[in-house]
Amino acid sequence: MPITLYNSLTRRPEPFAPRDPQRVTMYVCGPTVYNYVHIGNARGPVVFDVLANLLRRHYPRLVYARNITDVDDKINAAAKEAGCPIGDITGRYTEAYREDMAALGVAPPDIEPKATAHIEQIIAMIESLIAGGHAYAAEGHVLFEVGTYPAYGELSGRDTEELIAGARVEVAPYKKNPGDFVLWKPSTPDLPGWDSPWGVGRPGWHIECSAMCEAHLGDTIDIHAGGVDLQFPHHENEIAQSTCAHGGKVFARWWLHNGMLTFDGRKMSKSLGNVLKVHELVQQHPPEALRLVLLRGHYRQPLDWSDDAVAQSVSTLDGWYRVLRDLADVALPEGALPIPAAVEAALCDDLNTPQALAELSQLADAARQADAAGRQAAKAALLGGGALLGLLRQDPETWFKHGGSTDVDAAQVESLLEARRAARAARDFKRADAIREELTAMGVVIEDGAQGTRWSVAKG
RNA sequence: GGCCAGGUGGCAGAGUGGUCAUGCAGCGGCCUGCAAAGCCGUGUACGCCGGUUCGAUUCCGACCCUGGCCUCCA
Repeated sequence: MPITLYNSLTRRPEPFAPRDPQRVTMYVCGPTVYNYVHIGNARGPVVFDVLANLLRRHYPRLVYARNITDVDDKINAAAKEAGCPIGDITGRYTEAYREDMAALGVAPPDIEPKATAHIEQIIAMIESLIAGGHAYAAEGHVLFEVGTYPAYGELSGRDTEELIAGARVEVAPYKKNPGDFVLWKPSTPDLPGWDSPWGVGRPGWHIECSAMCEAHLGDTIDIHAGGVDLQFPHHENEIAQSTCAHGGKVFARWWLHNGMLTFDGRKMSKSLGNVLKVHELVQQHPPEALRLVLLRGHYRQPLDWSDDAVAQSVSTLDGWYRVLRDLADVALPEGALPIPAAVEAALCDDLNTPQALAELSQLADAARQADAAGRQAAKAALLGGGALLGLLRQDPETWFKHGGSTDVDAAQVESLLEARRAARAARDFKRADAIREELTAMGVVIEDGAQGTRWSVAKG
């Protein structure tokens, strides 16, 4: 089944075909590790995790890199404020990022390059840009000269002339043109710095991604992805740097941009202060439901975060896991799980996750209603479709009994249920209902069914 | 101001030139000791105004509104 992906570069969906069908390369812009990430920061990693799953199914090998930016002025500021070494900040938040992503069911990328481990490559790339006449040194800085790359502005649809002239921001005196951007900047002794031909300094933000793509994935990569807010200037600058450093070779063949997460009607961002940290959300809600919220909208559309959206996702997962719980005794077929064609088709259509989720609901219905002969296949299909989306990967009992914000004492619940069972057998419904109310107060929801009474923790 | 997205039923959110999205919630019924779950049934949805068409939510144009980028940002 062919994969179609909307390419920001051409502004249209295009059938995806890697340069080398044996080895697909993908790079996603990762976090700057100076604080915990918010749920908006997780949208890209989650949707591109689904894309990675899809690509791994279609091609023998995917090399997926997602970087860690561990040199940045915001990190310096955070360290200063906390009064601790920079390494403490970057170490702590790199680890927190990995934990947050894991909680959301995001598989680690194949490569997780750090900027500070690529200073040599960065310097080499800057030297090559200077040699090629695309960059110049001035007052300890090195700047990329935007005017030397005529296609500048192509990705973001901006007019080069305007960008070169655009005096919208205060222009540093050492810039030849206002649009020129920093590749290298000088460091004072209190800041992280590395020896370079231009003195002790540190890299600008944009060059690290170009250098790490080159180092790990080659001069031309198949897919470069990130948030739409990075389209300009970050991605535009990456294209200029890499293309100019590689003699005009195409840098990234597909550019994918995820839409912003909004909260209270505005883009969720640290500067607006309307952020919800993943670190905290996973304490309050089942992490899988958070992942589902992020997949409920198409990745290129804006998506509004709300408690209601989380609650709806919890209900949806309750329904799916209920089906799986009823099929707990059904053994899965040997080998890999099958991927239902409808789910795959939806994802192949520019990663239409809402459509894929609709298909998953159909599969859940089918599994619920399957007869004895069809139960195994139906269960496998539901799990297979879920796996592609990174959902339904836990034991239903875990979902029902540990998915809440507080754990309850299972033994106590069981003993209350036993008391209730006895009361019901004696047709003492008043007592039975009193016990049910007691359980409700504990945050336990019960269901009487053909297979006895089941319980689960209420989810918040 | 420039550039780019988008406005779908109570909410979320796909999609389509002419029979169904889907989920959550609601309502009625069945089932249940009662609930819950499940099952059955249930909604004059497509911003506004023109145009094209036998027919437009879907195509074209204008307008209104919302969001994003233009500065660090996923």
